[in-house]
Amino acid sequence: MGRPPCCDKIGIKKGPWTPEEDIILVSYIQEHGPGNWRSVPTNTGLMRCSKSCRLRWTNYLRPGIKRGNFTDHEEKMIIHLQALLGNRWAAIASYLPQRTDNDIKNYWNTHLKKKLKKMQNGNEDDHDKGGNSFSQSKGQWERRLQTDIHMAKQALCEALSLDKPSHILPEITNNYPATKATTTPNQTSSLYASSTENIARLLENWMKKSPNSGETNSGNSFSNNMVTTGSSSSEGAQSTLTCTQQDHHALDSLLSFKSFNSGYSQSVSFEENNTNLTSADAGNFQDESKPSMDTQAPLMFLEKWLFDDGANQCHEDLLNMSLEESTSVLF
DNA sequence: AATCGCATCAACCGCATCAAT
DNA sequence: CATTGATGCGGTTGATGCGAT
Repeated sequence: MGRPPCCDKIGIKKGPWTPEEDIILVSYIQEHGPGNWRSVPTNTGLMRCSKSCRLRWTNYLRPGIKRGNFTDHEEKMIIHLQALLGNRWAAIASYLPQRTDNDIKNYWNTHLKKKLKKMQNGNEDDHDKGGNSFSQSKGQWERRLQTDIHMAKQALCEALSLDKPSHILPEITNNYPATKATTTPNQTSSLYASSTENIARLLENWMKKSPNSGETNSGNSFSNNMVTTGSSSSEGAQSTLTCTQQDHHALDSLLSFKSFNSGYSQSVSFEENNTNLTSADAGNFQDESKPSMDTQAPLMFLEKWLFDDGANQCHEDLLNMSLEESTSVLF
């Protein structure tokens, strides 16, 4: 007996989401939080399958999503991370918390792939002259590891709120007036406002396109709804959850790296460091389902390591790697 | 103005993984 | 241990927009 489909295919709507559907989905998630996607279509009356609801939320409606052009910095991050991790878009996205895996994947396939191929063609001659392939790949591997450490440090840095407290601790008590949605995207600590922006922009476009632009009831009522419910603490908690999950994902990379790297001599030795875990933020990670001993000990080392190291070199080191170095392993 | 080709990106599909039973 | 169901992930598709001819 085969596994039944995740949803009843009959009567399931496909294709682009309408603003009305978005509103229904966002309202429902505001009330119940993300998760238990199977119940979403049933409880909301949306004629969408649960997967579609989840995807719409994670890729478009979720708070804190940054859309639009990728910055040079983001672009370089993606290139380097792709060289490090391959097409593991979710893992790459965990290093760019404001971008979705789908966004990064699309950007890679439409922009970066071509860009790198172009560059690679330009460097083909140099490659043919390559020397000892083993030592070369080993060097690249070492550099990958080094870069991964730096990336994980950055993620942990943010997770422990050393430099950006607001990133992980949303201002739950703040109220966001409707006008907040029109503020500049650069304003921090406004994860919910960011979501409001998404919806507001969406509605704005919809109202422009809609022939019944006179009937703005849905838009207005939605806007009001966002104002009243947007300041709720549940949303703040939800944002925390999102950030924590993402940061933890990045941390997982390092933790897995540690075990992977156990037999390999590295410039940084986790075992040499020993300190007590005092940070409440770090303790948050223990709420995850993994056994606490598995994460606590490495976290202690990492925290000590971070405090000791202080300087934020990861960006520099990572970005100072030439694009050629990074992309040479791709082709 | 028409249409053709290409680029972009939201959404879908199928498989993998994990947890519950 | 096997089965089932929910969720996550990566590859792919298709609708749409836009520039070139």
